[in-house]
Amino acid sequence: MKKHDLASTDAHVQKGQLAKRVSILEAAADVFCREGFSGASIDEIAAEAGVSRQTVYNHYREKETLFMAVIQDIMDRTNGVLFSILATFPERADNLEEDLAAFAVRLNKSCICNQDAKFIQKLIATEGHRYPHLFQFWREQGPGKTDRALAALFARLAHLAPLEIDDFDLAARQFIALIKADLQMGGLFGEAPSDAELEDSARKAVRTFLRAYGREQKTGSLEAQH
Amino acid sequence: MKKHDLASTDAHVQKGQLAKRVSILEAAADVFCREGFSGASIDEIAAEAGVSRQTVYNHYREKETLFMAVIQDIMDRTNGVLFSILATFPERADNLEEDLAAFAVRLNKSCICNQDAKFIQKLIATEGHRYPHLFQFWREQGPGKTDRALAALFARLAHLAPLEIDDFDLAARQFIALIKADLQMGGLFGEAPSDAELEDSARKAVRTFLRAYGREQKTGSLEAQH
DNA sequence: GACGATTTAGACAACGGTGTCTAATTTTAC
DNA sequence: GTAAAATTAGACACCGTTGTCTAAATCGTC
Repeated sequence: MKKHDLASTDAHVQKGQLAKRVSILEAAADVFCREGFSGASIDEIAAEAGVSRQTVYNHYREKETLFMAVIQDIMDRTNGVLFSILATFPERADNLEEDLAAFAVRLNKSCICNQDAKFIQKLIATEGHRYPHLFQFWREQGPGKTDRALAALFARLAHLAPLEIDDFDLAARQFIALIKADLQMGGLFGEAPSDAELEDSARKAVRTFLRAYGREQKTGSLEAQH
Repeated sequence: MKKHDLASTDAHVQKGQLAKRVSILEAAADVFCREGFSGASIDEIAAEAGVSRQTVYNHYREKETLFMAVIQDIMDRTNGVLFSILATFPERADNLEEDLAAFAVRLNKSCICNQDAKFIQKLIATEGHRYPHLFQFWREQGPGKTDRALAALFARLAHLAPLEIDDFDLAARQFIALIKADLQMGGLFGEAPSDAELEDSARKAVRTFLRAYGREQKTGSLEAQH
């Protein structure tokens, strides 16, 4: 009955309260991802969050509510990160291979290596059929938007660099596919590639991409007849 | 009630013992994949198999035994299919784009659209950490072997066709990545692409691949100076 | 038709998880 | 300091699942 007053709901809600909310959310993400929805127990989540079970029920009415909140939270975060990385897409044509490779490394680090992103992928695989609307939303707001944004970036780049792209959406999808080629499998097993591997893999992917879509020299070198 | 294919199930259900084994195995695959290990109940599996619960326990001592048997069975089947498709890799250089695209369609149909393959992928994501040895085995015998075999096939092809490949393993991985570029996402949601989409997607992937690795004409067209 | 093996339905105990409740304790706000 | 709010531990009823057991029904084969 005390929670009225101006600005009641936001900023100065007890920080203890908010800290616990976050703690629960993080622990729940961990456990849901590790055990799946049915495999995860509230007790386990509460323990990992350093909180009593009742507090969990206090913040989130039931297991499913908590699960939804976890998904929503992770989706927001990963989407934000993703678009901040898209903003670093190269804007000049000099050193294109170098710049694209560096961009690819950044993208891979946040899509393949990042815990949150892996959570989402796993949860989609396991619980997608149970909450189709939630994941449809993710698909449209996440990869859907990302692909289109990346396509636009390639379109702009094609003006500045010797690139011959007729279908920008296709090029964007293929770019993403190529830079993930070496890492997907390891990702399934939770293995984290080293920085050197990331670098190397991105470089090779970009080289192939530029060979396919570059307008001029192949491999940047001379060329012997066959 | 069973919408499954495979000659084994329908018609004469004599062979009671073996038929029931198969029936249980198929139902278990269905349910485990749909619900995950902890979400799947023996009762549900028994019902879907048209069998009493006790019969399930009779054939497979406990839930985990049944789970292992399912994995093993699916792994064997998918591996067999995969290698039979690898055997259809093009062996001539005339009509290369056409032949490679057709090969890609076959590969996609059995890797992305095929139920069994999706089961494995999903189960690896969900239960991989619980049975690492099992999935390590799959990784080595499945994708590991496939990639190497495909690399060898490309190596042979490079002798016959105007291809300039210096790293055959890389080329194989990139080929696979490209042909899956358009289908992965839909696959996560259980959507099945039409034959036309499969064709189109494969064609575009192969075109990019050949532009990157082909020795001569780019798109077979003219060329402007940059 | 008869016999042995298989399958079946149902009951059963043990277990673990969910979600509720209460009473005591701590934290936060004023 | 005090009062309100949040947190805690614990007990609780309820439900679903696992795996076992038994007695009846069915199947396969001779």
